[in-house]
Amino acid sequence: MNNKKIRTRYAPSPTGYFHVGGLRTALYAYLFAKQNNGTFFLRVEDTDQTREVQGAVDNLLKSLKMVGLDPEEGVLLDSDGKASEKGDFGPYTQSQRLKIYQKYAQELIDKGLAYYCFCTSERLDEVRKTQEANKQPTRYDRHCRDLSVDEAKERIAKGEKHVIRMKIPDNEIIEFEDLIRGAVKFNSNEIDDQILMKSDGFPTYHLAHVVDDHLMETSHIIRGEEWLPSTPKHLLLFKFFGWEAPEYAHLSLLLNPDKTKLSKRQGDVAVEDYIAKGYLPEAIVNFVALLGWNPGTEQEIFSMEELIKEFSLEKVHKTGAIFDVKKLDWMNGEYIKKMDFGKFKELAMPFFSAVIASAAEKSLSDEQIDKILNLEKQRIMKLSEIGESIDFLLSNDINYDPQILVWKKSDKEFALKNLQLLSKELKNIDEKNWTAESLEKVIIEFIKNNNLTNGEVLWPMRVALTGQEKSPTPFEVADMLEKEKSLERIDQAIKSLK
RNA sequence: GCGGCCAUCGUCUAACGGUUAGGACGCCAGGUUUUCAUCCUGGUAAUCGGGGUUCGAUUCCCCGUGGCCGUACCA
Repeated sequence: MNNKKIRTRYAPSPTGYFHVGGLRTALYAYLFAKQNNGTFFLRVEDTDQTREVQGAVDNLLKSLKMVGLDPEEGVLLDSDGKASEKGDFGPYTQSQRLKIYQKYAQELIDKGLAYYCFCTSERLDEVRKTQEANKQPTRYDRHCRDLSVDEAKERIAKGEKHVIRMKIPDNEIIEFEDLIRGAVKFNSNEIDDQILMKSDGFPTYHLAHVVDDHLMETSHIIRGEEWLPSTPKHLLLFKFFGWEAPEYAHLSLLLNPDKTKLSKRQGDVAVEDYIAKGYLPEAIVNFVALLGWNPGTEQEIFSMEELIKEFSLEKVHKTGAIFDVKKLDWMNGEYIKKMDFGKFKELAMPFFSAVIASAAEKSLSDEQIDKILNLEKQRIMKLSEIGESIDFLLSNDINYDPQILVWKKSDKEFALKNLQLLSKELKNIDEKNWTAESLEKVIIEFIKNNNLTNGEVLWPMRVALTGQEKSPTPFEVADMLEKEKSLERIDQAIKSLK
């Protein structure tokens, strides 16, 4: 270990949305930097022009901010919410660093550690097919490796398309200590003469990673496991340049329920999708943090501060973890229950308003909204569930099978009779006293006086008011519906039973 | 095919080589509740297989099996 300042980075390609796997990678890199008083920065890896997606960077930055993982350096959101760059190691966008990569590629050519290659993709395809047919490892056959530099220069001058490849040494053991996996060993014979510079003048990931992370003084590379097999190439490059290599930590992948790499086909993978569904950023972060890591205690709920304090790379799992939405649901519900009402209301209103707007009903009073939200807060697991269960409050026509008005331990006539009695009783209640609390008092009293049981009265009442088998208590519902509408619905129910 | 990584309940995971293999989610049952949810109580369920090493392996080693990743002018 050395005493260099800790610097970690998240280095996404702007190819679309912010993947939850990316979130975990970014989170671990962030936590590691923060707990070591280090710097977490963001670099945009846009070296594949064919895959670029408009607006992807902005989108990513916004999502990152939403989950509380703002980079402090590199590409970030400025005070106007626009993407900009900050820091002493810029530019932090790879497409703006082309000259730098070209210079270093040239250095490798000059040192005889890289070479120009003029092979067409057609030839490459053929070579690969032959190798496959012969059940041989598929690798570049080094056709251009021994071309003289002069000859190569000549062909380039003539305008021939070319790439620059790395000269991988023969039979060299490349061993390194991964922070998560321990010792990992490769033989250079297994490694391809990797392309470093593409024919369009852009670098491949491999060159860009080594050059940038050296120049940007990254101390720890925290990245996905899919990079593990390329790490020897990167180590070789550091050696070629005479640079000290950073520490590596390769994270296992997040998996679909069928254990394949987490993908769009089997559910949501974008952080923004989860937010849109009403998962709280804190819960998402908490949940993802625990996928493949835990401090060894039985604590499940962690704030960002606690994560920063407790996190350790050494305790990160080597095994891929399945992204199980059921547990996320539970965790999200925990966060919702614990949240203070004001904040909950603020977050819930967009979901709530959507429902209200779609109902052809007068808007609810502030007081009514608070009542509803307060009730829902204890019941839902994600914000999008708000409204799903309150249609009956907003709509005038509630359609349901009159059969369900009858409690399981009762019969139709009895339900009818009790509703009629109840209706009469409720009509006498003053509107001033039409609150959940006093309704409960009056109705329980009424039940006792008539020698009835709770179920015999309250079940039909609740169903009459909601049309549903599952709902909050009839007192709360009546309170929210107010007197006139409540009585209307009860009378409607009575008619339907006749 | 070749290379690498990995392997504890269905899922996320805990266990200096010595535990009745623990917790959480889910599920099931019971209690509370007019119902659902909440809440409380209890239950279900795991060390991939085979060899070693050891007085003793979930733990260390080897082999096998399985899964995953890589094998692109994608990252």
